[in-house]
Amino acid sequence: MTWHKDRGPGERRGYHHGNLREALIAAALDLIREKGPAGFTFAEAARAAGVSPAAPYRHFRDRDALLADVAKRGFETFTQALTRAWDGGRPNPREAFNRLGAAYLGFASKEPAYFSAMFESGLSLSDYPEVRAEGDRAFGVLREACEALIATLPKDRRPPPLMMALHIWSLSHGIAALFARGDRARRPIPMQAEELLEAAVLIYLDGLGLGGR
Amino acid sequence: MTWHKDRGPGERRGYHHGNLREALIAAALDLIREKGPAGFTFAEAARAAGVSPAAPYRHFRDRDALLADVAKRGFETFTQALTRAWDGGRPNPREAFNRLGAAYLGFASKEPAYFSAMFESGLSLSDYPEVRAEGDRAFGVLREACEALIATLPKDRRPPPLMMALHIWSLSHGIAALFARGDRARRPIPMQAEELLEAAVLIYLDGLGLGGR
DNA sequence: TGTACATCAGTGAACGCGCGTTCACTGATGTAC
DNA sequence: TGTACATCAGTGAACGCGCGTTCACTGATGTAC
Repeated sequence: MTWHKDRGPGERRGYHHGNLREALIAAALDLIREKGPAGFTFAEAARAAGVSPAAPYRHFRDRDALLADVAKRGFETFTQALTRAWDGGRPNPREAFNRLGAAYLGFASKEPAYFSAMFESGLSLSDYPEVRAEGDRAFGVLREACEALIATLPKDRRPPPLMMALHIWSLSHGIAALFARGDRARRPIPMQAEELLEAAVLIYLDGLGLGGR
Repeated sequence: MTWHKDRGPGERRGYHHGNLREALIAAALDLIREKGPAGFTFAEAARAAGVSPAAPYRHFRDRDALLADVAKRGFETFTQALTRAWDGGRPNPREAFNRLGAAYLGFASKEPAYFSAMFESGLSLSDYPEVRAEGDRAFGVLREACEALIATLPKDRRPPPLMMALHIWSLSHGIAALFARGDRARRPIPMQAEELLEAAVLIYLDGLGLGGR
């Protein structure tokens, strides 16, 4: 097989790349991982994909469009990870909720490139509504989980779900961005980020009247 | 005129700038504000300061060194703002604590350029220990405040101050970075970020047994 | 107080480089008949 | 099944540009005597 292209060291490919779009995104992720969202260029991504500098223009209007696509996919992956962790609230909302928090931190830790493209690349959300929409879907998972937890409270003591979801998001995001991220901007702390988050959520839920497990 | 060149509208300067270092930092802040931490270059900062492209090298080893100085100053300013807000815990720790939270968000809102240089520029903290030290000082204010609040609890119910301080930091930081920041990456929410934070802190403190004001 | 000198903080020209972008082009693939 | 053609997804050369960095230099400032 010979007119199918391959890509590793020493391999060959034909005139057509086959899935250059994917390859560019993968290259962008690598570059962001190495040097931060600032340190990747269109030309370098093309080079990494083994393609001429003009080729990327077939797939992305410009560098920002590629970055936005990376961010969008990051949110998709993120949503999947959160959904899987929440697992419909099984076996019980409280346990699933902790898994959800751990998944948030795990994503920041394992996918720092996605994480910074999504949250710290300076992309204007209004310029890329798809990115924003995908981010909203991720938030939807958190909100759903909060609603499930809230439903276990007596009706007269239920907090507004939106507020609670924003609180949990902020808390998780703060810990992720400061202490759990998998790149050199992580600030070391003398404990596991997961434990820190779990303790905070425990205290917060106690404060809401969801204490006593 | 003649051997004086001008700087801003109508001003003049001699061969020596006088305080180029400061001017470069100010220029960097402007550029970061406009285009994010990625979008500022050494050359452009020099141009903005009205100076030849070689001049900055008298003051900074390279672009990153300038960025690190900006971050360090950001933390200094931040520490000042937090200290002022806390005001030694007057008139009472609870009220001062709320002011402290508001000051965190206020900083992110009013100084987005500092904020992103400090937290999102991808500077390696281990390469710039001064930045890290200055960040630790800012955290110290939060920790001091937490200790004062904790002191109002009965001895057998006091949480570890470090944990509490990290929780409050994360929560404030999450809200700041997602919803309160003063640049185009802010995500709109249907409430004031300050109220969101205040409510979260209230619930958290309730959970700690600091409820009932 | 004056002068000589050292040092500091700029200049401006030059360089190599890589980026973003365009262009006319061409090889490969898909499809209509 | 074969052939003609349209379309797609690349090439590669070229361009202007701004960046980072260096260099020998020079104007301004501070200081010793």
